[in-house]
Amino acid sequence: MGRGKIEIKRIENSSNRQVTYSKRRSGIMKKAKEISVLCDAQVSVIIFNNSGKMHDFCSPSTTLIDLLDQYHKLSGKKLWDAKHEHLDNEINRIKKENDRMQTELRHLSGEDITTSNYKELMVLEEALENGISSLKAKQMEFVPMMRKHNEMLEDENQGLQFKLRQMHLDPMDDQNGLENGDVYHQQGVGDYESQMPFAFRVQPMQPNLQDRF
Amino acid sequence: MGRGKIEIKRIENSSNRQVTYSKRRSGIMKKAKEISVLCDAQVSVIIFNNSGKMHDFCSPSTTLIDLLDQYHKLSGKKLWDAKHEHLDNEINRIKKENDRMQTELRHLSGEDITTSNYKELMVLEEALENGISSLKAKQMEFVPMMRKHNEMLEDENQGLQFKLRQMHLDPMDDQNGLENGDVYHQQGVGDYESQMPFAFRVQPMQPNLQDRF
DNA sequence: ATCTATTGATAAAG
DNA sequence: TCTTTATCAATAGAT
Repeated sequence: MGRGKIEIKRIENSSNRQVTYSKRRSGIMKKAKEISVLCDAQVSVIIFNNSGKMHDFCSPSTTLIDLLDQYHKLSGKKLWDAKHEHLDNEINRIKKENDRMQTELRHLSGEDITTSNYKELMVLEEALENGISSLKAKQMEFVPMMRKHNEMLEDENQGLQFKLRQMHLDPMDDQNGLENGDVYHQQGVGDYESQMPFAFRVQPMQPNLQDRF
Repeated sequence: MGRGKIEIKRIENSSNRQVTYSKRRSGIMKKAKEISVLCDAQVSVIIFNNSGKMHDFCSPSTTLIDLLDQYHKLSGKKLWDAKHEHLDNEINRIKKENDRMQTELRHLSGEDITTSNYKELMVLEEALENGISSLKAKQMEFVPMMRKHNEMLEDENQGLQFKLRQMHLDPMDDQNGLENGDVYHQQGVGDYESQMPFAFRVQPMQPNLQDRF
């Protein structure tokens, strides 16, 4: 590809060699860029000319370190010292453990169960049932606390209803701890239970109470 | 340089991409070889395709490690230290994920639940219940298979009992498909169900049935 | 994988 | 080094 074909052997003329080096180097870098874009490939090119000057390319989606890391794994050639190898082993170990747990978690949530072994399913089921019963036991610890809470709420309720009734008897008194008396007046007083504004203060303290018991 | 000019952007057709990848990869490798010979250059090329397969070239006069050492010196970029740091971060990241999952697993088995938040317990319970129901659904897939199995066994049983009764009525006839009549005669005929020798021929047809159901 | 029309790369010259 | 240009090489698309 040029005015004449050349043999592939060292170019002895140093000036020609330098020129050819520049041209071909940029050619290779261009090709590297192109293949990385066209084919979604990760590429690293490092070139030193005979006078030690360096040029390099690395596909933008990655880093030389990552590439070397992969090289390390896929080629089996050791590029690092013992310390790095140790870290690598550590990572592999933890990743395996990680995968194992991920699988276990998925199985416990009923996903990705591909086994056709009924006994394995039974083991899973037992684990889940045990979990449930431990959990229920734990939940039971909350019962006394909740009862106490309920009692407090009932007391508070009574107090508030009492105050509401007082207000009803004496509508001009808006100062009895009420910040939202207007609503009260707008909605009327027909139904204390469902319309009293205090409900909005009580609810957030016991979210979804009905869902729990 | 082909039948038509192409834009330098990711080739969406996966088959075309793969073909182009192969052609251009070998092109680059050839160019790398050529420049290393023509210009006395040291070259390293490492390419991964999108499915993770690796190809590499390194000029014969050197090694990747030497090249990386030079890269290390000339670029000023610390590949080694950076690599070390990179691995450390990776380990920390994975370890955190690991701890998270371990905790989740323990919680799902009802252990180490220290939260005093009832709502969190509810979330756990829901996860377990979902797991159970997914699992039960999975287990249901076995029901038809089991029923079929049972029917087969019942049919076979009937046939065997019939033959046994025939033998009982005509004990001299050892030819009714029996290869093991001796055993029959040794053990007597008191209990068809548990002692009939045919059981040993039936079992291998239903290996480990007891393990599955 | 093989073929080939075309585009792309580049050797040599300016 | 850049540009030009003739020539060879790489390769896109088809088979």
